[in-house]
Amino acid sequence: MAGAPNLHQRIREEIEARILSGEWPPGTRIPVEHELVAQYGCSRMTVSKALSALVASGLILRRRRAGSVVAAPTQPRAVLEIPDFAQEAARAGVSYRFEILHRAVERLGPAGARRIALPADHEMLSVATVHIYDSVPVAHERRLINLAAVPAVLNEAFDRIPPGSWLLDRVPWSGAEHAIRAINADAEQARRLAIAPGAACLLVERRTWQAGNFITEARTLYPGDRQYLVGRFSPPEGHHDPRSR
Amino acid sequence: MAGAPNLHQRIREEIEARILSGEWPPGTRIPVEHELVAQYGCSRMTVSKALSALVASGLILRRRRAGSVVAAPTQPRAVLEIPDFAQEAARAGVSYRFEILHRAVERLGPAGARRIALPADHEMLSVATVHIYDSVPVAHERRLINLAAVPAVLNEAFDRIPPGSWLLDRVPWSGAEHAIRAINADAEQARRLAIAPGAACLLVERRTWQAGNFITEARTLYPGDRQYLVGRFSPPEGHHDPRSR
DNA sequence: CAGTGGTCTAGACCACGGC
DNA sequence: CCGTGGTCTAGACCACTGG
Repeated sequence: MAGAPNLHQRIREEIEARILSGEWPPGTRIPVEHELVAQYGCSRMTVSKALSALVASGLILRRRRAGSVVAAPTQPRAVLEIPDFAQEAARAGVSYRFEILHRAVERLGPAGARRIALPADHEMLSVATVHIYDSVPVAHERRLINLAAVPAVLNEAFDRIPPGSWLLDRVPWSGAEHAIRAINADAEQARRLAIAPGAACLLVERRTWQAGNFITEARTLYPGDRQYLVGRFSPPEGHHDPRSR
Repeated sequence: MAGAPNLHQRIREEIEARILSGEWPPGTRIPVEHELVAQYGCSRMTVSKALSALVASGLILRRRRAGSVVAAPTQPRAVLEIPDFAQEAARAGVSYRFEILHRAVERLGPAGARRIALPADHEMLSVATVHIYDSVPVAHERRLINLAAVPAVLNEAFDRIPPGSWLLDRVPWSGAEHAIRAINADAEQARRLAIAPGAACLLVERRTWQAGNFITEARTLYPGDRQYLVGRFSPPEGHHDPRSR
């Protein structure tokens, strides 16, 4: 990978690359400190610094005696909480179901190529979903999934798990971008969401990457009167114990 | 100050407290490593670990020879970029001005007390602003500022700098919360923003705290067709807080 | 109990950059 | 130049916890 001037950064980058590439999936045991010390011919302190940085970024978990393991991919980290619909419904105590309105392998096309840095003839799986709480539609989602990056998605029927949750569970991401707009619902959107035509809706476009490779784009439409987004940040806050989570 | 079990965390917390309390404002020189070594009776490595964590969380800057200084309060850290209107206009090459529509000291009231953890009779400075690019209104902002936390705001006329930029420049924040909604503009909002009644708008509510004390709430209304919000994240890289979480 | 990480020490050499 | 931070070493003791 990138040649880092510092040894601890180099160690960190090499482990990070193995995790992000999928070579070391979640749960994989990472070499213990003394093995890395031997491998890099450095002191334990240097290895410790590299591993501590990986802990801070949430990529690995460390426990005494048990060693270090690759962490499961996390939710977008308290940054802009795009709800996992099933989880959110469970917390709110309402029923959740979803419907797949459309599913097809499509080429990206010129408009998509403008939004995403990929050629217009690149093949994507396109899925349209409606998310429903207690018989009320709460969101409509049009999603593109990069078949080159996630070929396994072709074997998934999405009969139990919606595409968003399926991807979150399986594919770690290293970069994400949101665009949030307000639009008036057109006739078709209003029909799908059971709202009045012209009602204000939130349109959230979210694109995620893994190590520079485009993974997926979701364009989610929320009725303005039923949903809103919340983000919380605390840069240097919290007198809290160091290792929680 | 919380008694931390580790020395490097205790050092970090004590410096952090001085910065967040305002005792060490931005630009203040921090004791050099060997001074902290003497003060805490520890090795240089331990001091270095504490200061590195403060660098990672963006609270201080370190330069060789020049020493370490308290960093200026940063923009919301590439998390959800709420534009600074003047900066954004300058980048886009359009003219910027703003108008103060209303300014008064008011009590919070019951509705405000529900949103903010303060008593209903707490005194706030209330300011309403319209932001204008090239004669086109792009946002309407209603802001409450906690007079107990920022008494100096009473002496500011906001004739050159709008309230949001003024606060960003002066008051560091340690916590923030956003709520983002889509609403249809009512008649008065439409008039202020020169849009059609019923047009979809983004309503962004943003509340910020400093060390547990409420600072300000801004409720900003953007015409949906003129503005949108962008957020970018990269979990394993970038600014991270190695301690909490 | 023994292996693992968490913390810390008392040095060292080097790179940068203000004076 | 020389004070500063950046990195690294080769140890040490301790705390936790799985087998």
